[in-house]
Amino acid sequence: MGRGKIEIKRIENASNRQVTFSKRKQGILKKAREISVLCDAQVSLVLFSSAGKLNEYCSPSTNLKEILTRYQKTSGKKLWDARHEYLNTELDRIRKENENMQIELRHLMGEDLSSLSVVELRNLEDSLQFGYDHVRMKQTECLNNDIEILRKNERMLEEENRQLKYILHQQEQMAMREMRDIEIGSNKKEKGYPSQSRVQPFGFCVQPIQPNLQQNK
Amino acid sequence: MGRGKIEIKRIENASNRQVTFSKRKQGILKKAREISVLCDAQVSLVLFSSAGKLNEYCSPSTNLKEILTRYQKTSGKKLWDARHEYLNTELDRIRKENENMQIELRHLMGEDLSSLSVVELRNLEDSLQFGYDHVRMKQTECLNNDIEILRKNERMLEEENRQLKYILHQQEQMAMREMRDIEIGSNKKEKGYPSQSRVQPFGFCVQPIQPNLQQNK
DNA sequence: ATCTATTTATAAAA
DNA sequence: TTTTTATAAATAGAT
Repeated sequence: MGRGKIEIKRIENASNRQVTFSKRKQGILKKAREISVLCDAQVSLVLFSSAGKLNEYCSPSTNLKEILTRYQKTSGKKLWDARHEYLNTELDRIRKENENMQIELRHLMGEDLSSLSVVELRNLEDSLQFGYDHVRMKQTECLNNDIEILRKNERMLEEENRQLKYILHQQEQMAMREMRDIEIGSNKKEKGYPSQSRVQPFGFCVQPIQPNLQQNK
Repeated sequence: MGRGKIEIKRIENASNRQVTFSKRKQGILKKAREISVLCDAQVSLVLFSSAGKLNEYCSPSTNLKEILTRYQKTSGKKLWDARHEYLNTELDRIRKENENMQIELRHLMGEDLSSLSVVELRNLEDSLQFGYDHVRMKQTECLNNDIEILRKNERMLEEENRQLKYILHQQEQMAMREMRDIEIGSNKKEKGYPSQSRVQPFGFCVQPIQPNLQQNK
């Protein structure tokens, strides 16, 4: 149906192939629409061109999903159920694992012990004893660590204290010297300088907090 | 393309509709095959006749599942992923739950304690203490139960013992009486009866085990 | 199913 | 791409 008859085999010329695809795509989509309407058929047509472009047709009053569900039922072939099965199986497995852990946890919390045998109780006791000992050990470790930090901080604070005292001492000396200078010198300058600008024992800023202080957790 | 032009609307005559479906089905399947081969396209065509009969075409070197996977990727429309998503979400949720329990279990077993704060360690200690106490309580309960069973068994055995002693005593009495009878009576009969058939102190079977003895678990 | 007049699709060219 | 047009292909209605 064209100027010449063609053989049904891949069109090697990419441009011709694209043109033919475009024309035949239109044709087949029309055919799909027609058979669907004329014959009251459910039709799904999905086309990917060699360039990867997607075209589709689906009968009105339905959708691809529905058609595929029907397809699975009618043909017995599985499209997505296989994956579902895997996920369901995995879910079941993990749920069971979960349940077992739940039970184990309860036992360790001292609940639901009635189902246990003497031997199991004995093992549980050992396990709890073991866990408890470890936790106590860890706590002791933490406390020791805390104490060490506190001691370190204490030493730092003492050092800071010493420095502050020294600075204070120096300030006092300076102030006293200035007082002496004022008493000895002329009284003219006294009006020009208000008293606070003359004596500033804490006028410079001492770093307020020792930055190396460690916080215990 | 026929003896007359037709309008594209549902063919009311069922028989004509069926014939037309059959003819056009052939046509569209051929078209699908041709575009697939000529244009190197991926094609999927699914047809359900109004009678519910399934026909399909799928490009060679692929399959419906693959085409539909590509369809989902390309179009962004979801066919089965919606259900998958639920399952995947659920799986993730339970996996996370699992992991948390795993960690909790480890903590209770005294492992991986380094990540815990002092407060958490303190709570863990309490929990272990609590669990331990419960397990000990349960054990004590079991032991008490065992002791009770043992005592009951002891009482039963004592009773059995008493009965056996009584029976034994009776047997001895009987034996002695018979001995006396033999000494007093004639000696003819002595040859006819071998000694063991005469005196059978334990000839009847005492129930060997007290059937009401309870087994402690 | 098969036939065939006619419509429709489309290959090649523009 | 789209349009044109000669021709192949599809098919409606009859058998």
